[in-house]
Amino acid sequence: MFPSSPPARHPITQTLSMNSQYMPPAYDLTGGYHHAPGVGDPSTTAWNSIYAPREEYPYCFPGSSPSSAGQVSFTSLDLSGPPTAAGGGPFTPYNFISGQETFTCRRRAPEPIRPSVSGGKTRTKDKYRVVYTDHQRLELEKEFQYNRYITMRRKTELSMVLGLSERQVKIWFQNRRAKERKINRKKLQHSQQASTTTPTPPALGGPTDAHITTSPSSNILSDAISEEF
DNA sequence: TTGTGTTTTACGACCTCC
DNA sequence: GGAGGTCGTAAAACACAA
Repeated sequence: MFPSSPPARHPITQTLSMNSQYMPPAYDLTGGYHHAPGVGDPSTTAWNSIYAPREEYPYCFPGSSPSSAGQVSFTSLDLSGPPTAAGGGPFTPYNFISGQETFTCRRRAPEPIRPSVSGGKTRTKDKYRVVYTDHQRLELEKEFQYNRYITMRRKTELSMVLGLSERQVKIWFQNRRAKERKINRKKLQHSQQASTTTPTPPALGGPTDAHITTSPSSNILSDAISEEF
């Protein structure tokens, strides 16, 4: 089922040891709407201190622009670290302590409505789709950086923590992998174009799709997004 | 404003694996 | 057969230039 064995990770009980002093990661939000992922280090204390009750996550963070509420964006700058090894390898950790000033919000405050996915219809007239909160996306993104393929247990845990259905979590991961593949394809195209226009092939990188489908531990995402943006 | 392009949710079709 | 994978796509949400 999974391209590789998912790594052991901290139980949710540990990651949920809430810290009301949560400081958002040092995302560079200059990238506009783009939602490139940040990278968390599950092995650090920061990783264990970032979870907080949802009520404690403001939708505008320090540095917010008052004219643009809610939307959080991430850029490749956060992904330029060493290979993530998706399962415990070195990450470029969030700078939860000092990076808060760069964290802005650009999306409006989320609506309290949740799709009744379990009830069947999600594409209703009233609510074709919902926009996940920054907190939800952040947590999903962190999990994705930890492992490209979520385990059933983690899916259940995340769904409870984030107030999403398991189906929503599953589909988010599917969409997120699709996004990553799309980015990798773009990167591959760029590298191929570069190789045809220049006599020497690029020293770094290389075919990426094969990696991403066989090894979630690669750092392709970082490379791809770094190039993408 | 508005038009346009991009990103984000959500789904269906189809496939593989157990 | 069910669960979950990819792939393609619809439509909302959003950014941004004109």
